[in-house]
Amino acid sequence: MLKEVKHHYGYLFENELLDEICEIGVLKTIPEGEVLVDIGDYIKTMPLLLSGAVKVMREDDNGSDLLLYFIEQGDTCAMTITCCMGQKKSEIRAISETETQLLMIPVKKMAEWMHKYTSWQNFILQSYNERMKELLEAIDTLAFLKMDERILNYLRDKAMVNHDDVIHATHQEIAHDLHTSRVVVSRILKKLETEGKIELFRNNIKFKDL
DNA sequence: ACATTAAGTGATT
DNA sequence: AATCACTTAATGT
Repeated sequence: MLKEVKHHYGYLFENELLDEICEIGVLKTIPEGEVLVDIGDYIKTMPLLLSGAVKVMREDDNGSDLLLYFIEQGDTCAMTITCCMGQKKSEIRAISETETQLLMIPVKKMAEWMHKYTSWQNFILQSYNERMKELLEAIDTLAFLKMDERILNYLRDKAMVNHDDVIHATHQEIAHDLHTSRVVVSRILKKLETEGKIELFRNNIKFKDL
C-alpha cells in the first residue's frame, strides 16, 4: 500500500508524512455509482483519491441535481476541508463515477498534520484553490455557454476521467447531470453527430476527433 | 411474442 | 430550451 500512496502523493509529501498516512489511512475500494457524501452529511473522515473518479453534484430545492465537477486521483474533496474544520454539514453530494480507491483519513489527523507538516498545508491550500477554480469554470459554463457547448464540455470531461473516448451513459442520465430534459440532449447529440464530432449508439457515445 | 426502456421527431410555448 | 405527444428501435423475459 505504501507503494500506491507514494505513487500518487510521493512528489507532494515528505517520507515521514507518507509513513503516517499509510499507518493511519484506511484503504477503501468503492464500486461505481456509490454515494460517498450526501447533502446534509457530517464528515468525519477525509478521503484521498488514489484511483478512479468522483463526480460532485449540487442539488436545488426541487431535488434536481446539477453536476459541478469531477475529482480525480491526487485530489481530495474541498468540501471536506471546510466541513471538518467547522463541523458543518456537507453542501454537496459526491458519487463515484468509476470504481474508486480511497484512503480515509480521520479528521483529527488533518488538524494535527496542518501544524506538523508544511507539505500538508500546501496540499490542502492548493487543492482548495484548484476546486475553487473548477467551481468558477462550472459557473462560467452554466452562465455563459449554450446547451450544445455544455454537453460537449460534459462529454469531454467524462471521457477524460474515464480514460475512454466512449462515454457510457444514456441521454436521460446526461440530461439529469446537466439539469435539462432528455429531448434536448437527444436533439443536440443528434446535431453533434451530423457535425461529425461524435457517434451515437444505444447507451454509448463515441467521441471523435479528440 | 410481449413489455420495457432508450432514442428520434414534430408541434407548441 | 422546455414540454407534450407520439413513433421507432433495441433489449429483456
